Amino acid sequence: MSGKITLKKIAQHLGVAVSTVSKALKNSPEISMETRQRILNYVEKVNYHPNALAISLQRQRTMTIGIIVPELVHHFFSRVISGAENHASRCGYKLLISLSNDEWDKERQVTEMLANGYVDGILISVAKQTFEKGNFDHFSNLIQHKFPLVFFDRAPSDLPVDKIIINDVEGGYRATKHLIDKGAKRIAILTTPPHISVGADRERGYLKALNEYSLEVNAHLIVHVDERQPVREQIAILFEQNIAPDAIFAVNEKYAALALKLALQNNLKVPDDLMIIGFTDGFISKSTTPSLSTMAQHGFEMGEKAMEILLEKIEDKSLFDTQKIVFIPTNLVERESTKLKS
Amino acid sequence: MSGKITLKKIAQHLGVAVSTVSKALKNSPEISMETRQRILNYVEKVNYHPNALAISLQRQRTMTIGIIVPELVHHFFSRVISGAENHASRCGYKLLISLSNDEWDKERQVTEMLANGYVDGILISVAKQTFEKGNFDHFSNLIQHKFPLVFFDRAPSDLPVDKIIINDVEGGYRATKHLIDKGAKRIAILTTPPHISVGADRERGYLKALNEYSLEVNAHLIVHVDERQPVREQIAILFEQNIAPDAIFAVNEKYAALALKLALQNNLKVPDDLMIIGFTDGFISKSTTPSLSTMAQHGFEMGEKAMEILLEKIEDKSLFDTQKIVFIPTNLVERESTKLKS
DNA sequence: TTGAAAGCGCTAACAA
DNA sequence: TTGTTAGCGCTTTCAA
Repeated sequence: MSGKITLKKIAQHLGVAVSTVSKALKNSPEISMETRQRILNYVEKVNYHPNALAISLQRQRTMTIGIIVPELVHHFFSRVISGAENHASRCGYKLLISLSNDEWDKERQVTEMLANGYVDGILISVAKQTFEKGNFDHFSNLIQHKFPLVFFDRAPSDLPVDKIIINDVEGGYRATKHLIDKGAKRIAILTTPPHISVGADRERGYLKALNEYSLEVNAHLIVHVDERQPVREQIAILFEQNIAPDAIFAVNEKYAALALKLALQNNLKVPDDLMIIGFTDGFISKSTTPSLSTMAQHGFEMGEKAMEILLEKIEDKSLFDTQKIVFIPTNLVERESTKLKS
Repeated sequence: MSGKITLKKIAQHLGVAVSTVSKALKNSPEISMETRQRILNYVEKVNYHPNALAISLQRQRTMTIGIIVPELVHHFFSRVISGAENHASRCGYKLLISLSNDEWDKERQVTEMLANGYVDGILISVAKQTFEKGNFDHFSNLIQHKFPLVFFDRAPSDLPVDKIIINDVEGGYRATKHLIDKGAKRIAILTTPPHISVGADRERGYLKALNEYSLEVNAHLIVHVDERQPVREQIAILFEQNIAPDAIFAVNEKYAALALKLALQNNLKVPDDLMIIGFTDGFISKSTTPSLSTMAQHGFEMGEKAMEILLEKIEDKSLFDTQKIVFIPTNLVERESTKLKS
């Protein structure tokens, strides 16, 4: 802002003190009706807006919250952000969104920048690379300095922190159980490498369900997709084996959609020859034919809840040494890709 | 940050002046090697990070850019953001993302907040409601104050501003021409209401192509989707008419996917009975079976270019009174939903 | 080589 | 009712 209007300039122009202008702008009764009007009129005319930076610096309070997500393209993260934004603005806070691109270094940088005055608190879902690297120093630092921090969805497991997470084990269990209930016997899982907690947990739920219903666990039916390699080929393996699955549980929407596409290309009928269930209820799951059954994650609620807990911490410092862990339940959305075997 | 470390505290602890610490941190040769080391050691130990707010206030420069998008779920916007972020960080700038939720008031608020000290410049794609309302005052204000502002994708047409836009007329023309080339005769269009410029422009391109190839324009084949009503029903009308289209051009991915789904439900063969082409090359277009042909928009490049122009403006104030309009070309991605009629 | 002081734009306690 | 002053955390000029 080059020709920026400041309190000082206004005061000079009007021949009053800076503090007089400041008070008049707050409609303080200290200032006479007359001067107040004069000031207000002028301020209106020149379209003055106070400098947020200066106010924040002075108040030691920015009334804004930072949210850091690994990436934006996920429908789920978009929903979390909307939920967080919704609760924040209801409480008079603004939201600043930043990206880590799933990279450790980027995450560290952004976290520090936001924490250094920009925001009053941070909501974060941890980058994949950070899990791989196992270095959570940028978080421990903040915690040590009592900076308000709340994790959602992807949280470090060893740190004493507040977190709002999906009950992924239960979600994986219920998705698998759904397939079993529909009559599936050879259920494959498309999951992430074990260091990604959400994938690992969903896989745990899958194993639990198989066990409970005494279905054999077959290593050939468990695919740990490595995103650094072509995903399509890794999924395709499922269709090239002797023992073909009669159902697939994919731990995200992308893998589910890709599995469906490959199944159709292999002339399999879905759900008759092969059932598929995904995770995350985004637009893709609704768009395919047949549409995909899935475990909905309620990202919006997660965002709202995470923000709620963060704001509580910010406004009540006594909460500092307590940590909350909140589980957001998943729920089954039954569509065309799963149905009872006849 | 409660137990926040400041230059002052460091200076007190070490028994030196604030300015000495400040200089030492910048490795200024003014300060003797010895004190410099002493300070650096201590600073390292207590993990000091300067307050970004204070620096920005002092420098009158934040080294951060704000980007305001109507919504996040769109693949296209996510790509633009990534592109912008990429160029920004290469130039030493940070990116702050904010949402307008396609609402006028929210957009106004966020724009003002960012402009009031938070960022050095703004990249924005205008909210739908702002076009409906026709009130662009929050932008004119900034322009009047010479605040660096660059529009992308959705820009006000009457203001003298910098903008990076898709050549939507050409994109609509080429999509339609592609259908014509493949032998389509009765081409329908799924578009937005006329006040959304991108939809209107793509429709213009559609009409131009029909005209050029002497195909009849049929009002029944032109659907202006109103998102405030159920979208599905509005698209379904196309399949209930006497005169059925043999091809559909949808101005976005969502409408294209929905049209495909409805077509398949109506037992139409795609592309044999009906061809479909969309706009935006996102994950959905690849996921459907058959996969969707589409006009790719190159959001990443758009974001990069927009950021480039904005940073130029920021760093060279003499550019202030020139406005650039940059067109980003679209390109045809041919997939399974269109093919030559036999 | 180090320190004092002014100032970025604002608020708020205190004085006049 | 209005003005003066100090201070938020930092940088930078000028003086010591």
